Amino acid sequence: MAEKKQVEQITSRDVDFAQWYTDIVKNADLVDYSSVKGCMIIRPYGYAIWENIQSIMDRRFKETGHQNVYMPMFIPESLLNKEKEHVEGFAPEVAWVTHGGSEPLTERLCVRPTSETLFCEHFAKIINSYRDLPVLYNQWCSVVRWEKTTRPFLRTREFLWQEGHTMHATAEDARNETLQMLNIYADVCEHDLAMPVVKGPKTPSDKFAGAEDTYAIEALMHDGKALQAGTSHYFGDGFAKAFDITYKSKDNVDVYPHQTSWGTTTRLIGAIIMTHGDDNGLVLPPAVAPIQVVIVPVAQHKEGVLDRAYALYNELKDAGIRVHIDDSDNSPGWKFAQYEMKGVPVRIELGPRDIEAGKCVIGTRHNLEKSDASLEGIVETVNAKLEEVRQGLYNIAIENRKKHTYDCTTLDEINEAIEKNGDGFVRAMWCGDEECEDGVKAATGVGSRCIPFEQEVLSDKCVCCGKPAKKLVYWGKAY
RNA sequence: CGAGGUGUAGCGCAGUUGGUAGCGUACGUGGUUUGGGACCAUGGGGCCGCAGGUUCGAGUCCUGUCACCUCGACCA
Repeated sequence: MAEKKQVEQITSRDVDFAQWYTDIVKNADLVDYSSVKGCMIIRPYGYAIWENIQSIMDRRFKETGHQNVYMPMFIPESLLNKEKEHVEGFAPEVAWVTHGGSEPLTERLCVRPTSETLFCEHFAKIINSYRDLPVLYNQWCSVVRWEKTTRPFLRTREFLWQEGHTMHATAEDARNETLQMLNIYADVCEHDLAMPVVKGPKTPSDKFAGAEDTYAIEALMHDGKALQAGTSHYFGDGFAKAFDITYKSKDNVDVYPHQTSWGTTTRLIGAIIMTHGDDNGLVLPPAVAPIQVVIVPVAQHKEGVLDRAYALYNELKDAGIRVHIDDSDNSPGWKFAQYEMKGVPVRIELGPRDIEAGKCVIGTRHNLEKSDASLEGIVETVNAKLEEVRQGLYNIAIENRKKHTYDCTTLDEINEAIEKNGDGFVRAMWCGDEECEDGVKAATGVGSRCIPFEQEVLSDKCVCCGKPAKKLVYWGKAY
């Protein structure tokens, strides 16, 4: 991979990031557009990435005591209306079912935009005693939100996600759960997806409809825009009251339980693309790559090449590595470009000269470097390379974030920093007033992303109004 | 929902003043090739987004409509 060859089908990332994104998504065979706006066809290669994310997350949920369930996809209007803030938040973007066959329904049904109301209706039935708590449920499903502007993975009208819904005896338990799940999300993003994130609560104006506190993990994409990669909400007992969910405590008192919900979506795939991708195509973190290693036989018509390549294939496969061998008639050069486009982390080239020397050529996608490796102990070599890619991707991403994170103490500084260095995370102090949050956005274009747990004092004055500052806030333009 | 843009072969595009639908690539077949997107030969593929209108004649002109893409406002 010494000479970098620009792939013709892909618009350069620096020329037009949005077009680059669309090119990647199409050329790497992740999705296809469907006949309904905003509803994407997730193709096998894209879906396999989602399955890998699912299995990593699902394991973490089960390890922390959660169980999977499935709720209906329809919510009667009267049920959706039970919690006031919640409806107001979601009503503008729900899709309605009004007919069954040709008969009008007596009550219209919305296609779930999220399932709090369904879970609450059910919790009211199954929670009676303190012995029933905690209830730790999760659901994998799709939800529908009738978005006006759509983009594959980032904003689609139907998207796949998981939504955790839990009930706890005390506020403290529920708060702990909220943070535990946020930390799991952050850990999966940072370790498995090699994507650094900032953790912290959202500002009050940016909370989930009906939540008491909303926490988020925020990642910075390569173009300097922020992306919310996961959220975790603490509900207090607001929904419990609205849905009349109570449990009998040890001393025989009816008590409202405390609730959480948390979610991540197929948007994570968009985050991976925009964090790691480059001008040669997608670059996938090994943990979620459908193909971790591709074997490209060279001069495969020659005696013994394919046999040796398949032996190598079986050796890696038996070691639990997701390996693919491409013995199609396409030229090696075509295959190199193809698997770079698809973001395969590690490539092995194996030709007659290698076999004679008992070696192969092994390359890593993130830096397009390649070198010779002995066929002896190839499993260890490959595993080391996969880890090298993971670490390399994380380092590149964190470098980019550093380069595009600006500490500012005035609105002018924010504008100057963005003018000079492009979009990015702005770190600036805030007094806590919503007027100032709006003021920053109006004056600079960046909105509040989150209030990081790791607080610093950059100044004692609010960046907007100059009054005493309460918190350091991350600001940015968001997807 | 506001502003822009695009609809012609699977994909990317050209199509002059209105006159028989083209190119590249991909695909099929046969052969030669194979260490960075190979080559030769040959073949198949089209309701020119949709609906009206003008005209002897519309991919092209007019009206409407639908879809998609991009950028804003809102959101995972």
